[in-house]
Amino acid sequence: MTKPARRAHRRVDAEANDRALLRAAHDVLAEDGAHASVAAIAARAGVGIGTLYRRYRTKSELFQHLCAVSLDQWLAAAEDGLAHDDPWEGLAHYVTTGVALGSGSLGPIAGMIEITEEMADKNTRSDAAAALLVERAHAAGVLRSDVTVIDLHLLLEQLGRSPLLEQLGRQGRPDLVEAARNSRARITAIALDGLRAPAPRPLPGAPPGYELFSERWEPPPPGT
Amino acid sequence: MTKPARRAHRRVDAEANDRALLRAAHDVLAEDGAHASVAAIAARAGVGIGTLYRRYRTKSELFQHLCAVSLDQWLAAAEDGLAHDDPWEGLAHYVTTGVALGSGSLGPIAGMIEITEEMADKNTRSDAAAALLVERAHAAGVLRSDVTVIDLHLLLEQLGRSPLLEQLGRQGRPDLVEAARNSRARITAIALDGLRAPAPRPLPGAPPGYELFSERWEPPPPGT
DNA sequence: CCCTTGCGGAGCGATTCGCTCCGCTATAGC
DNA sequence: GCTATAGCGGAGCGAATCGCTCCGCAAGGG
Repeated sequence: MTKPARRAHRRVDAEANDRALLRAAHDVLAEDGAHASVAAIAARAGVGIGTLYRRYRTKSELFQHLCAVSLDQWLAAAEDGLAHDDPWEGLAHYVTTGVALGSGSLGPIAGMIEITEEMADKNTRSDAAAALLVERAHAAGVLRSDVTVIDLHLLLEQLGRSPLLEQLGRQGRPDLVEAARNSRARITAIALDGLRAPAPRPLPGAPPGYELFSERWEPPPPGT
Repeated sequence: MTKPARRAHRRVDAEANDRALLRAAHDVLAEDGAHASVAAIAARAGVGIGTLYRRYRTKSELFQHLCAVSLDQWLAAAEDGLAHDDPWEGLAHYVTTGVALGSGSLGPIAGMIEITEEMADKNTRSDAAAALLVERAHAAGVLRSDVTVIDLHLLLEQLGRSPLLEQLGRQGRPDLVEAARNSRARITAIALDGLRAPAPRPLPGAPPGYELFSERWEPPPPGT
């Protein structure tokens, strides 16, 4: 295209609308789970259904984009953590930032969208950065020795969704959201203290295997 | 009725069927959230829809019974914890047992069922027992001093639902369930170590208020 | 042997879904 | 101020799914 710019009528609003749509999709997904409907997402974003469908050709495409953005945020959180000089501070930044992302809400769309090569690549790089963070912390002796990077992943997945926040949203109580966020920050701090070396007693059972991660994003078998 | 007992044709199966129904309701609720359908529950329990509807007059009634059973289990867990002589062991028992109950899956039915007086009473007694557990642990100096009973409640709510287990169930991978349970036990152990006194650093923000608990089980406002 | 009793699941009306399509509003160029 | 038009909102479509009813059938008791 040689045309430098095709002026839109409301170019200023468009970008804000897009962010609102993604945020709305995330929130509705958290509150309604797999039951989330496009109508609810559009309403939450304050736009019409038509506006949503001009931006994304299908519901899956919206969710796919949402996933891609989330992967970007995770990668950034891990790289920011590595940028810290102190190994523990870097790990703590990764944990607190990742929890605050709240991407556990994206769980219900596993198997509903196609994973592009670009997304898989971002995921790989993100995992590698997280592994580096854990290795560095282990080497510095600040992370309890019996915790693996997979333990950390599953911990983040566990803390990445907030039943309290989801229910408050479902009941329309934005006045309590701030208190709920603070509560989750306290819980995250408790978990971080539990991760700190030295460990008072060893973790139970065997370290979790990698098989808990592979095949996690493939569609479920037809018989359901 | 003066008749002492009306013999059923399959009285032995009936009790097993009832347990299977409750377990199935719990599992399907965990996997499908509010979207859970009676057909899916009956299929999971291995019974017909008619069988389910002869036992419970409506879907809400089934969920209500499920909640009542869960409340019983929580109360038992708290009282078992108090039965321990060691304050820390008692608290740890309460936490690990409560997490394993997995009652976080019941979240989606908040506001869908009527809370009977009996259920409210059980809830009150359960809360009182949990408060006693926390007080005792504080008095013994084994629980970090800046954590409140509400922190503990919210922590249990956070750990009481397992995204990993839910997704595995959705994908029909029972072979990985044991590993997933073990992983959650490890995460619970990490959290317990984070709860142990002395605390390496104080928890962020103000202690959560009781308002995060009141009104939590009332139906959402009509405008949604 | 028949009769009672609990069981499974097809099917009902109602609801909700993803998505299309069209009338309307708000702006750009003149 | 006027017209042309790009972007917007939401009514409404067919399809799918929901909670629930009801009836034909299998499984023991007398």
